[in-house]
Amino acid sequence: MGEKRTLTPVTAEQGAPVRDLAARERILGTTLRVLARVGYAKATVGGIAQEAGVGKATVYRSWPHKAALTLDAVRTRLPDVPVDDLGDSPREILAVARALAGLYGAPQVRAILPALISDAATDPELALRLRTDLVEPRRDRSATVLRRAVARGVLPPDTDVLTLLDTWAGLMLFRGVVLAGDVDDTTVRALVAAALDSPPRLP
Amino acid sequence: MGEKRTLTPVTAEQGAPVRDLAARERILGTTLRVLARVGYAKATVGGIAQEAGVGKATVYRSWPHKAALTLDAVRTRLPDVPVDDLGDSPREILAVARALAGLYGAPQVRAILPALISDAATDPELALRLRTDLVEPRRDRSATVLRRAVARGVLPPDTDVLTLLDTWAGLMLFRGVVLAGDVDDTTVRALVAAALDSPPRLP
Amino acid sequence: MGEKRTLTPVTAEQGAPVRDLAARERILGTTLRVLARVGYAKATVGGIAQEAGVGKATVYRSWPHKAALTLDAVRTRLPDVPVDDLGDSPREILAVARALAGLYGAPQVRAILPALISDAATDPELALRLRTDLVEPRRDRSATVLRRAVARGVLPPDTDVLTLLDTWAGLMLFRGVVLAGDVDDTTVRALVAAALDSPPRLP
Amino acid sequence: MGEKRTLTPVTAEQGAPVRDLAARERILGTTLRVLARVGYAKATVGGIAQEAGVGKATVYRSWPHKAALTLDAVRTRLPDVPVDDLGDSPREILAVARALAGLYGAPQVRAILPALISDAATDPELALRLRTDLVEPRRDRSATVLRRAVARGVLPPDTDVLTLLDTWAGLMLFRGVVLAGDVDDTTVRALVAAALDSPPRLP
DNA sequence: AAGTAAACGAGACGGTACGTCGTGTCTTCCG
DNA sequence: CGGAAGACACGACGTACCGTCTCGTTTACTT
Repeated sequence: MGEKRTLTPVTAEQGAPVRDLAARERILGTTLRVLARVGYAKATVGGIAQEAGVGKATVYRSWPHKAALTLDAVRTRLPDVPVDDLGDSPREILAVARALAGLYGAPQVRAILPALISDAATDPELALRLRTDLVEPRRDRSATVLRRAVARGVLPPDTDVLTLLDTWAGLMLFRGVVLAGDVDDTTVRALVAAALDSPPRLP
Repeated sequence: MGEKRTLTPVTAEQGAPVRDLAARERILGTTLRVLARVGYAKATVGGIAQEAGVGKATVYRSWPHKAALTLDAVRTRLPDVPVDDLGDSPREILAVARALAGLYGAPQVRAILPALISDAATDPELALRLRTDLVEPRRDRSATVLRRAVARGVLPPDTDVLTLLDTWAGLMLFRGVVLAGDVDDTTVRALVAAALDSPPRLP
Repeated sequence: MGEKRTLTPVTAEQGAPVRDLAARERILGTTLRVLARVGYAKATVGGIAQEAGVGKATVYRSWPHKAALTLDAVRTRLPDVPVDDLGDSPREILAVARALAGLYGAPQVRAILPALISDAATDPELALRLRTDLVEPRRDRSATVLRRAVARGVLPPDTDVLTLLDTWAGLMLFRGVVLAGDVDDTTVRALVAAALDSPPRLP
Repeated sequence: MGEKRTLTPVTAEQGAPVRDLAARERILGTTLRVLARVGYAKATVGGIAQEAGVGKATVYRSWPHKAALTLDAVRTRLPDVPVDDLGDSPREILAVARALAGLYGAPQVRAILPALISDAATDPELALRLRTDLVEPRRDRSATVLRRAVARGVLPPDTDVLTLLDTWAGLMLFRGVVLAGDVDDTTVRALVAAALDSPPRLP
């Protein structure tokens, strides 16, 4: 990464000129709109720039790739993970699982995420951002809910929290994106029930 | 799809000369080699054709897409799912889970699968092939192992076999492809143990 | 030159594919039309390609530059130098001088030639073509008329034929292109008269 | 032109502060240096500004074009036409002709002049400046030498002085710039001799 | 054995998007 | 508050692939 362009440079270093923040916002918004309309594969940087009323160079000045642009655009608009302490771990966990199902069930995510993952395969910088900016923050927040359940004794102390979460995320990803199917609420409840009954354990 | 070309026409219908066969093999082999060398995104149909000593048209005559070509090339080379009856369901199930982990841990799969999934998002025909030719046969074979376990009473009668399998596949996919990490054998055993203890149930 | 692309490659070398000659003609015709409409500076390769119903690559496949394309387009359409033997050298010479005046007085030439000369300053290949394909053939043909006059004794034996011609061409060029003025027929006759009276001599 | 900027504003018109002067000189000098180094076509305003340690806006404040800048830079550095009265018209005229040959033989002039002429084709303002600032002053000064010769009876009273000069300038331009050749001193003397013997006459 | 029809290699074709560069204007911050 | 620094909208550049389409040539099946 640390090459010529980072993915989030924004403000000037010292002297004078400052990136046009309004333009950046407009670009990100337009990006989402275009992605929703035509899909990732058919979206073009030039098209986004034009629709945002911006020169192509202005886009490339801030993002090296369509992928980086997409990542930035998507990042901020995702619904958050519910982590509130309801005093009732099973309910909290169910809320987390449902959020996960909703996320991977959303058409935008289905349309965009695989493309990002695919591009990440040939762009380590993008792969890193995908993990650190998108996946891990949400994973961490979800984990706090499960750790709270462990603290309450609802889950055993040696519960492998991350594996459990990745298992769920994986299921949603696999069904939503690979199989293009849904994960209905009954299944979500069954997953949660199975996990509460016997979660994967740390070695 | 019912368009002009199917994805696997192969032999001529009647009196006409067919010299394909060797060429087809050469193309599929070259495709894999090129994919391994430069990755899906940077592989080009023209490049593959040239390296295979074949005209571009010959490739397009058999496959409508880079994606279809990739799918065909990958399909036949995947290691099979072990479904042998060992008389010991836990061992059989562990073998299935390990095969799954090995599959998604393979570099070629990590490099290629996300791209296929991504292209499938805008190509229903490809999406269908991806499911019917790649995912479902393996999923079905894996399911027979689990159903045998149900028949033996190792798993409860209302086990949601497909959800269980998709959960595992999803975890491997998520960890292998999104997180670019591994699923070690300890984790695989923990997953199997948790499933044997309390699998997801049908409603 | 002899680099990757010559300026007039055209037909295939051996095997099969042949450059589309109709397309070439269409491109050259369109080039002239566009040059006449918007001038050299505002003409673009992309615009010409589009108007000719041709991909940009097709243009670049045959001509490395807008300049080369222009040169080729212009070359064939210039009115020829009158070299007929009228049995009357003064009349023949006047015809040559008038042709020269007409050439540099033509708006297309005024619009295009300086640009070609300018581009030739940084492109030796183009400079060569400009001389060998455009200037020298016409200069040679004009010279035959003057040499005929020498043979007839109308001009002295040591007449510096090429300098005389270049002097006339230069005047037309200078007045037509630099001063954007005309060389009227009276002046042309005066030039011819002065030359017949006392042409530049070889040393 | 009557637009916002003239090509030679230089000093402020009324109350405003002007600190330009040094910057202007630096810009013009840098312009010549860059032109000499990379040629007109590859010279960029931004590059010149940077090398002169000046903002682009500072350049555009004084010159609307690369062409105008070039014209200004070139204008002042040209060697002057020798017009001294030597009491010997043939010698004076030869000096003028030699100055002309030297001018169009200079590499900088060959590199820059055609480009200016070319740009002038689409910019009437520049065309005007090119004539009034560059060509005509020198032409006028040369003409005084020839008019002196007429007054002395060395040339006939009806000599077409301007046509004669333009003929010479044209030859130098044509040979130097179009043919990329030289006009050697022998030829220059032959031209002068022919002109003294029989110059073009006014009608 | 000759005739015929297709499938072949090669690669030109019309397009589309790419990422870069230069233009001339406009804005920000420093001295 | 003038000027350097450079971001901005614009648009052309020349390249790379796409998927289609000719070209001759090379088989392998007829007759």
